[in-house]
Amino acid sequence: MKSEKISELTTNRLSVYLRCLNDLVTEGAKTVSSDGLAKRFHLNSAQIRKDLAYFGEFGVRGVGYYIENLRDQLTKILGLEKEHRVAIIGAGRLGTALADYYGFTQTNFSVAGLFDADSKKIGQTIGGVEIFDIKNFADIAKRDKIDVAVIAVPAPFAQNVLEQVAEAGIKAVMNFAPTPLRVENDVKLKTVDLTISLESLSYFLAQPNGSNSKNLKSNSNRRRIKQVEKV
Amino acid sequence: MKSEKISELTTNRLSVYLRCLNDLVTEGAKTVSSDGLAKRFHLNSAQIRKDLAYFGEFGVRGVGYYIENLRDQLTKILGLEKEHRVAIIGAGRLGTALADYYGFTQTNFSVAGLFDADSKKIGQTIGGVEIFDIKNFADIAKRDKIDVAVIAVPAPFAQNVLEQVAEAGIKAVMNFAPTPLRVENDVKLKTVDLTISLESLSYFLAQPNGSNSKNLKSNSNRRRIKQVEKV
DNA sequence: AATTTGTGTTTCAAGTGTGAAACAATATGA
DNA sequence: TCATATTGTTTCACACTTGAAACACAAATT
Repeated sequence: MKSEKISELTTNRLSVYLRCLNDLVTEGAKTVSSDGLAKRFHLNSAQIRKDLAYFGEFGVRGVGYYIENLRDQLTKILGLEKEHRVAIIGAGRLGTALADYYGFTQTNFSVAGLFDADSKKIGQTIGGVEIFDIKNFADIAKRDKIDVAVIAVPAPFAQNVLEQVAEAGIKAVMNFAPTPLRVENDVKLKTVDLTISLESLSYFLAQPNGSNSKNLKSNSNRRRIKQVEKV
Repeated sequence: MKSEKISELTTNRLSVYLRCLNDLVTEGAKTVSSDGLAKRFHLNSAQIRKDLAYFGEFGVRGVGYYIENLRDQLTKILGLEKEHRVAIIGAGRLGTALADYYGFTQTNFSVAGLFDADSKKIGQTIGGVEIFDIKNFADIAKRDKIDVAVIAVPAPFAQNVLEQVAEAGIKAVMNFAPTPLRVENDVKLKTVDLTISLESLSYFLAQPNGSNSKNLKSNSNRRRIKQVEKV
């Protein structure tokens, strides 16, 4: 099955375009060219046209794109015309913070509930969001039409939680636990690893010349490292 | 200047290796082979050896890697042997959540302070972290040896904040504001866009067949889209 | 009707990352 | 001493993404 696959980089850009279009709508503009869009990012116009052309012909030759129309099209393509219900698993610091954060953004994502295994937490309400027992996840997910799960539990529990969530029929999962997870490929898993991001920054700070490390590999250095090993 | 550049993907993997090595140390193992490490992730062993070889010869032929030694080496390479002081700009929901979150992880990153422009917030303490006036950022950064900044302000203010932070000499910035930012290239900027991540999940849900979109581009469909445009 | 603008689309080159394979070098153990 | 294990390193092919260029085509303007 040789299907034209849309890369994630492309859909990420669509997301950026959409955000920009929303700004343009509030600015009151009517049309925008691929070149006009390109200048807002650091992309070239051909890239933008290519991205959009994957999904249809939205532009008008000689004119550009009708902003509101393109916005609506992208909204549909990204599946943002209907509301998504999000479950956050793990009512610890990160989980509750995310519940608080997502709950108040003016997006199409609304937090349906927090889930935890700790009986002390179950039944509490944090920022208007109730904490449920993870054991009841499947039922509540069905009842509340939850379609997105966010994993915010400690790393050792993440795989188990992911399996429970997948078992309940959730097809889109965002993982904040700092550990690689495995999942059937009909489930989309997106891991955001804040630790890796921070450590990557740390690496940059540790390499003042901007990640030139050839010197570390020089012979003298290698030998020195070698000797240390022998100790 | 043709310096051997280490890709960010490589340093990200180093971060993952390090995490794994820490686990192995607590498990009490002494050595591990590249093959043994590879099985823990979904990588092949050559990749791991290649990644490590950028920085020196850490392994022992016929034996593998001495776990504690490799852990120490990676810790140094990633610059994690010394503590990093983090400033979080924006004492809103996300900022305070991150302060709370980072403050309690057992990493080498500690939160030095929150910064905001809202005079009502300044002087308050949240989870043991004081909120300072962003105007005093440069002084406090110097005093407290802050070397990492986290931007958690609304998108329209992010660029301005970034410039202030860079002006104060900060070389590593993590941005949570959903907007692209520009910065001198002696500053390392890492943007984590949770909105894009969520919308990318939404796209997946909207394309049930797993991102096969060739049908969207079929002629009949194109014509239909075209007609809608004409309305 | 001619010109201009800007999309839709194709093509090619370049850069990057991955995977697999191969092999010399070296440490361990029998 | 010899066999075995495993690293360090190179090489090649493959896939993916981007960038740039080119051009037909359609719409708007004059």
